[in-house]
Amino acid sequence: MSAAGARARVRAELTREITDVARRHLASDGAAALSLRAVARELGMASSAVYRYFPSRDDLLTTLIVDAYDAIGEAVERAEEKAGPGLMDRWLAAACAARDWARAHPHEYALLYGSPVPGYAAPQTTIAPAARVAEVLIGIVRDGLADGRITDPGGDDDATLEPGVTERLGLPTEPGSSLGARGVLVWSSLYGSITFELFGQSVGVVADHDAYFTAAMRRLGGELGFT
Amino acid sequence: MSAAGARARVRAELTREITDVARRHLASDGAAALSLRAVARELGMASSAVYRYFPSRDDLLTTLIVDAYDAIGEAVERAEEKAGPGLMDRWLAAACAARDWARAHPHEYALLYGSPVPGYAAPQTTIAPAARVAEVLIGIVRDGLADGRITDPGGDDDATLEPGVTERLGLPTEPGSSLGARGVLVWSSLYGSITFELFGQSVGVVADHDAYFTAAMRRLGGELGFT
DNA sequence: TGTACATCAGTGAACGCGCGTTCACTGATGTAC
DNA sequence: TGTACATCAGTGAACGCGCGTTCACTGATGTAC
Repeated sequence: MSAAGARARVRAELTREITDVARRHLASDGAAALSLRAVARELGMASSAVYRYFPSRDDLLTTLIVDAYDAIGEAVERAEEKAGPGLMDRWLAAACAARDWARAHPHEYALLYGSPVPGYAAPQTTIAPAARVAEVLIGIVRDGLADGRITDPGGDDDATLEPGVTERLGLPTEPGSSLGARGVLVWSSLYGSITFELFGQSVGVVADHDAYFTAAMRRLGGELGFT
Repeated sequence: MSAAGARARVRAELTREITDVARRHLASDGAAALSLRAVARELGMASSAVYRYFPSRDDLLTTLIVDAYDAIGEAVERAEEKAGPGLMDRWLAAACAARDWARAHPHEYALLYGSPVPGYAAPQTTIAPAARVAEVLIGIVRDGLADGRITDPGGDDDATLEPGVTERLGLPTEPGSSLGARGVLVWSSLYGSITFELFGQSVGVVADHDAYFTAAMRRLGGELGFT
């Protein structure tokens, strides 16, 4: 028992070492350059040994993706928890945390929100962690609705969403609502802003990225009735 | 003269053939999979022969990027020209044309607006064509300002932009203006929406992508005062 | 506590693949007198 | 118009590289009696 436990512990440790090295390679060279052989080389083991821990390169990549979604999700959740009670404060804290994480981990951000990795199909495992950031935004909206700080502005845009989504998220379900669709727009626009800054599309246009981003997010929050 | 002209014509033609094949490979397999050898193979020539036309793979990639920027730029310009006279009509036509082009050319879109290609640094040549889509949006704003259909909403957000940008674009330059910054937000949000749809982030959330997108763009146009 | 067996981690060689780029070369096409 | 030379396109072999994955194998570690 304790012997088997020791073996399992060693195994878990080496698994973690492999993902750590892989994550560092991903962070410095990008997903396309991530190679099992290079990871094995750095750990001083034969490249074939890695296959005792991950059945293929894609599985290693999946682990990194899940970890990255969890990392940005946790960063955003923590920032939002620490923020003041105002809806706008909470939203700005969450949005800025997402941007900060992205700037600190550009290649991991690119892996999550940039071009799909060629030949890689994301398995089901990545869906739940991918939703964490969006969950934070929805939570703010839900709280605002609960105590009347925001009201459904109407407009029926939610009819364009998948049936049942608003109910699942705890948003108004009656026809004529638009909060769900507004949330999707705010959510995707957050990533549009981060992506433009990170991938260099706003070079020569935006000077003070911090101030610009905050002002932009404030405007987006206004779309949801945050004050 | 006519002999030299003939040689030049043949040369231009083969150059075009190479870029055409390369573009097709890019469109079907993505930028990472684009290989000089594969292009040469398809054209039935030695891989070394391609070097008579492009000094390196990166140069071929640059040509494809410039062409792609021009293609989406032209698509957006044409759609906007054909649209009705209303500012919102023109904006919606432009935004939908961008989305249509992106959906028809996902890998080329990813090359322009997705993760940067590892090891590739975009040269100056790509800057001007990259601005064409944004120019269309700015043109609509400018026209609205000229005849008073929209007015500067104030807010001083333009202070976050590079000095001289608003003047260069023909937007209000007095301190306290926010139209430039609003334009950047709308612009990046347009790409955020397209990217989310194209890269699968909105799977399971948005059902009717056409209707959702139009409604979202209408809301963004409202940020600039379009009606 | 000791022994026979099963499990597991790790090795090193190999397979088969494709890539970008260089280089010395052969012919064909164009140019200058 | 004809000839000597220069330019250019294209070839094919080679260099050097790295990759993911498989496979038969050696020892060490754990397990059951």
